[in-house]
Amino acid sequence: MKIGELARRTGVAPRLLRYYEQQGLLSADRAANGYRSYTEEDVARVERVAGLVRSGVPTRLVRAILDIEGRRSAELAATCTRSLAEQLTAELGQIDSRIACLTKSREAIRGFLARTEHQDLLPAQR
DNA sequence: CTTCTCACA
DNA sequence: TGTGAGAA
Repeated sequence: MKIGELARRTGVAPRLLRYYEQQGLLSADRAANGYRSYTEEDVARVERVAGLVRSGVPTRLVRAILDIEGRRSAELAATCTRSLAEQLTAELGQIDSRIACLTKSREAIRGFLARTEHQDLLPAQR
């Protein structure tokens, strides 16, 4: 399929799909006329990428995550250098930090809404 | 419709 | 992390 259809099916603008490709998050082979050509699997891949990026994950890290998910963990563990492990550890810390920040915001908002007359809007508790 | 690059917030 | 313009 061409970029327009992939965009329609994923809800990600063509402009952004090219941008993701530029960032190494996506790849496409080319038709004779130079147009990008995508497969069904790319739909899922784009949804995965878009989900991560929307969650605030830097594209650099999205690349790493996709790479990790693409191989067998045994093979990956063998090729993981100390420096890469250190980098990933730092990313882990930043993720924890963001989760803490979001959790605090969620509780503040939920706490407030619980005291209004609109509690019916609150999602079911966990 | 698609492609690209450069500039910009 | 994305967008807009302009040209092909």
